[in-house]
Amino acid sequence: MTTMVKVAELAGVSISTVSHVLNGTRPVNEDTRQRVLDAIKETGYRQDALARSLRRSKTDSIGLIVSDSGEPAFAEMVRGVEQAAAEQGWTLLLANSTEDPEREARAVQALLERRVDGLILARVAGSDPGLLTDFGGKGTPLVLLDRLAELPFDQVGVENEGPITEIVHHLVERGHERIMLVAGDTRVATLGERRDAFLRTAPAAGLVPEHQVVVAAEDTATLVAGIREALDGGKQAERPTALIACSTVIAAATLRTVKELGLRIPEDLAVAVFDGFEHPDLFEPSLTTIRQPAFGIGVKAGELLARRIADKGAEPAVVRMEPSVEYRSSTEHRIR
Amino acid sequence: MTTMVKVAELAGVSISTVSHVLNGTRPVNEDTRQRVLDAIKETGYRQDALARSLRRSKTDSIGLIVSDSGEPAFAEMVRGVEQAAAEQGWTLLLANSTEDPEREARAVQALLERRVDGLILARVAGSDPGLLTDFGGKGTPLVLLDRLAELPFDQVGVENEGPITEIVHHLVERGHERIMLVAGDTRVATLGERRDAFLRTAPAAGLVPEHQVVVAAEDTATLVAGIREALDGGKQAERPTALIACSTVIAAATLRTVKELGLRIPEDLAVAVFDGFEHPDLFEPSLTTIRQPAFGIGVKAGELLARRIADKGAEPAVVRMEPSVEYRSSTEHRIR
DNA sequence: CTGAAAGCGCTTACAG
DNA sequence: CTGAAAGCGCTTACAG
Repeated sequence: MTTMVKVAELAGVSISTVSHVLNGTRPVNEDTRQRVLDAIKETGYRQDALARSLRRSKTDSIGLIVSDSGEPAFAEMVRGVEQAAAEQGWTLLLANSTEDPEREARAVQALLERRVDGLILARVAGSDPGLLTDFGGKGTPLVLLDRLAELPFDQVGVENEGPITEIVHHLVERGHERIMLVAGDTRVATLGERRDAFLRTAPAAGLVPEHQVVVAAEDTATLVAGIREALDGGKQAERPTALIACSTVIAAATLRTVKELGLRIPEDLAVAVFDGFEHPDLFEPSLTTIRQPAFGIGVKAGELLARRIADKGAEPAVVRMEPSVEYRSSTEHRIR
Repeated sequence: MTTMVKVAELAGVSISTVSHVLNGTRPVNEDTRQRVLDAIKETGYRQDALARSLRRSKTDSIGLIVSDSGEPAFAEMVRGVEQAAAEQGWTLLLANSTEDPEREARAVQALLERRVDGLILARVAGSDPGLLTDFGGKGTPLVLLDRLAELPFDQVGVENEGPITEIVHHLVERGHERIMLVAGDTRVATLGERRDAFLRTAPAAGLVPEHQVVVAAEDTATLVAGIREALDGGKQAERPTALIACSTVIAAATLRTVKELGLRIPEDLAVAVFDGFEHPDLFEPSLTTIRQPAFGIGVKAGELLARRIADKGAEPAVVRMEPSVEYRSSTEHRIR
């Protein structure tokens, strides 16, 4: 491998000068500079970021951990963070935790060992609380993404109360009196918040308590069993006529169950989903969707991290971004 | 930050011993070992991967560059590579090129500067050929992913000829005599191969040349215009009765156009797609899909890279994996 | 079983 | 405008 030493020899200068030419850190005689540049080209020299980072105690890289970068909402957040990173001149190290606390811990460890300048983290359900002790204060800058918590860190996520309230009213206006919320694993902060919002907003919208069904479970099998019981068991008149699925993954499991039960959307059951699927304009049923500004959330996370890196003492900021509700035919049917 | 020096002082040993305890690289007296371990715990010491890598000339990390990790097929390949990386003890540095040659070049540069032990690359259309000069031979190990080329590197991708032939015959059997291939940007190797396979296979299946329509374009607007012209212009009797979309992105643009033209699937138009959408069982139209074994392709790429890293002199391997064709209602209609 | 020391490839005060 | 040298935090022959 070519190092600065070889370049310096070829150009007949010291490695100091090569370094300063490379980084533009001090004026260099134009002739000398040109000789160095020529030597770099001739040797195909490439700076060693490891050595540079070691010396500078700064890697110009940040870590990003999400549960699954292939999921539409996270994919979009990743794109947002990428844009912010490009603006800051950071290399982005992206890791997937696959919703597994152990893999999350390993990813954090690996990124910290690589001395990232900061970390953006969407924590998994059941995330090890001890994981965050190395962050904040004079530790590595950290921004919590998507899944917020009562913790003294910068955070960006979506506002959940407003849209849940809006959807519930939308459904009530169309005559629905029995509404089911498929919440999923409510240890995930976003899902817990949506559940809480539902339980607060439903009575205010006029639903009686027995007609608010919340299905929560830590695993899909139990969740599906819960959905089945709510939709299939009991008398038809007692069955929910509308449901809200709290994430894309949950929506997929829910729709599959609804299909198996032979229920039609929206005639038998109105459906609204959080986050939702791609290309909602191309496929049926076309689903009413609460869409978060995922790209913007990613960008914001990057910006907060940049601010935190520049000023470790800044007051932690908690940013909630407003989703938009896209109404489609899955909730248009009036039952009364 | 805690370094080995502090740990060594606390344990009353040399940094050599700390290092050997950490890495298990030589026997250490059990008492001593325990003192070191205690000191590590007490100080919260964490190894510095930069310094370690610099010294060992080995980072235990690999780079992966795809055009968009949010696209279903790439998302699945990423998961496959992640699994292989976990098995090898590699940290994965993932970058998106967003189908842009410049961003691709910057990503390659950044990863090389970080001294990744190897790189897996799905090249963009119009990729700079000079980009690959630093690879192969005694350079950084490289595996080409998805988009293969006549180059002396390890490569893994999908077999295109077989499934295209199968789909064309499937359509011909159902009475289709005019078939359109929406190929997209044929500079992308996979798309070029699918186009070539179509042009070879269609005549053999009995299609006359004038009834084989290929729509290719480097940008979406031109592509859509081409689709429009083929489906909308001319007499109805001359319009294709079936189409094959060569990727998920192309399929989305195509379906949107088909919808705008008011054509029904499958009655007016049979549709088959390469790669396809998620949850094909949940939405209508349910599309006949050529599904590549994307996870397996990712795993294989990781394995080939591991082999290459272990033996730089090995003969380059080119692996083609077989996709499966999932038949659904979008091509079931018989027109004759 | 253990330690002193060289060296990985850089950056950056310090000195001239 | 330029160079000699220290030092970032490790690993690893070498020596005992």
